[in-house]
Amino acid sequence: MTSRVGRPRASGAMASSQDAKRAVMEAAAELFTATGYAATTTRSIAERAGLRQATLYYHFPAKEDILCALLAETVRPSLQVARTLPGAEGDAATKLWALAYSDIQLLGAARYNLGALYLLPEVASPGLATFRQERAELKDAYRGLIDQIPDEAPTATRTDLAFGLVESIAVVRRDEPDLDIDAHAHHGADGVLRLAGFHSPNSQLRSAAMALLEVPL
Amino acid sequence: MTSRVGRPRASGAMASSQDAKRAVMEAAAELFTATGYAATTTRSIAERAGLRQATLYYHFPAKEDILCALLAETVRPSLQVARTLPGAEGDAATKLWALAYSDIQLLGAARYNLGALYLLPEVASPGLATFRQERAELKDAYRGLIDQIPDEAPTATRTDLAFGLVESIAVVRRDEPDLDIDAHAHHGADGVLRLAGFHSPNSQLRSAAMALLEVPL
DNA sequence: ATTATCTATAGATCTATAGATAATGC
DNA sequence: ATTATCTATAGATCTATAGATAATGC
Repeated sequence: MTSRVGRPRASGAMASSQDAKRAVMEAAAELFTATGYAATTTRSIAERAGLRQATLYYHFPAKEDILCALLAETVRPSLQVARTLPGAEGDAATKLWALAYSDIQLLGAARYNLGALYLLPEVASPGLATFRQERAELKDAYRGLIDQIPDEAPTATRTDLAFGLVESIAVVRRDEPDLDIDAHAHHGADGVLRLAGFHSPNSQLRSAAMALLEVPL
Repeated sequence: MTSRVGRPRASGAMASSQDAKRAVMEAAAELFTATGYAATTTRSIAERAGLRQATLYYHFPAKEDILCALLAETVRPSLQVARTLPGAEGDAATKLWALAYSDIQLLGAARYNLGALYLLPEVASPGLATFRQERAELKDAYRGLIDQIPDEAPTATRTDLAFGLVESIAVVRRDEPDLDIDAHAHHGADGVLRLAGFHSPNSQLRSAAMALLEVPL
């Protein structure tokens, strides 16, 4: 009963329209993260997705909209976590650990190195303002938590450093593809607390943070 | 007495061959850092440098060699500092602070955001192996120092985090072009020590680190 | 003769649109 | 009639090379 409306593909592959859109995004994710946006041709995306170049434009109005969709899909789960934290039980340090751990896990464990998309120069494009806005909101969540931890260094600076550390997972993953992500996420979240000014997070804090993350799931 | 061999430029501008090469690199630095490698055309580089597109190829064999030259010029000063440290006086924490401070300063204060070049997907290109090698050597210098500071977390992980923090200056600078670089470099170097496992660097350590940096200059 | 530039262009793309086509749905 | 694809291509590039040209150097 798989309704297969529309002309069959030249490649013979069979898929619903939703599947096609998904296949295009998967192909683009692999190519954009590996070789960048400008260097990836619509033809190469289509080839990998199993359809013709022009057919991309039935699913996306333009090449940039594929990148836009990928960026949205990548930042939103992190933002989701960030939005649940203010109302949750626990102190700022625990929430900060949870947020950092969750973000590094999400970026590190995704099928492709989607965090590398954040580093593309094309994110400055006017058409990607929505993504930049959502990423800024995520950074604000870090700022709000870090501001509750006292330290000599200004909140703004500690936020830049902590957020930079979290996003650096994309570069680390590029350099070392076989990295143990869970270990890196643990130590990375510990590092974010250290940067914030909260020394030596203990295992109680980590357990409490993990518990925070399990609620919304 | 400015010897001006060669056909005059169509633009009328006058410059020696060395000046031309420099002008091309400056133009490319601005364009590559702002819009990326693949999205920057040889024509736009030439235009900004004040000569014709084809003339680029008198100075560089191919477009990629311009990027190669820029990457080399950016990583080498950092590597220079890293190479002098092992033989210098002082403990590992002081040297680590000095190295991190120096790197963040160099990347943060350069006329263009050259650290952003490290994030381009094109650095994976076979032609840029020399750069990757030199960057790896720089990272090794961090590793060697971090390994001398005891901590629960493995040296490799602390190195990834510390190096990521240093290089994140490129993303921070992209987000906040008016950032106070010197303040960020100070707090960034403090942060690297915190990540390494050395808590609360004091002003004595910072002074000693600064002194280390002044010797080779 | 050498140097540094220019003009012109080959050859290879690349994105996006126009319009046809081959399915299913009604 | 609607949907999802196809083929074909317009129009606009883009990199790199070939070969000419206008200076200075000897």
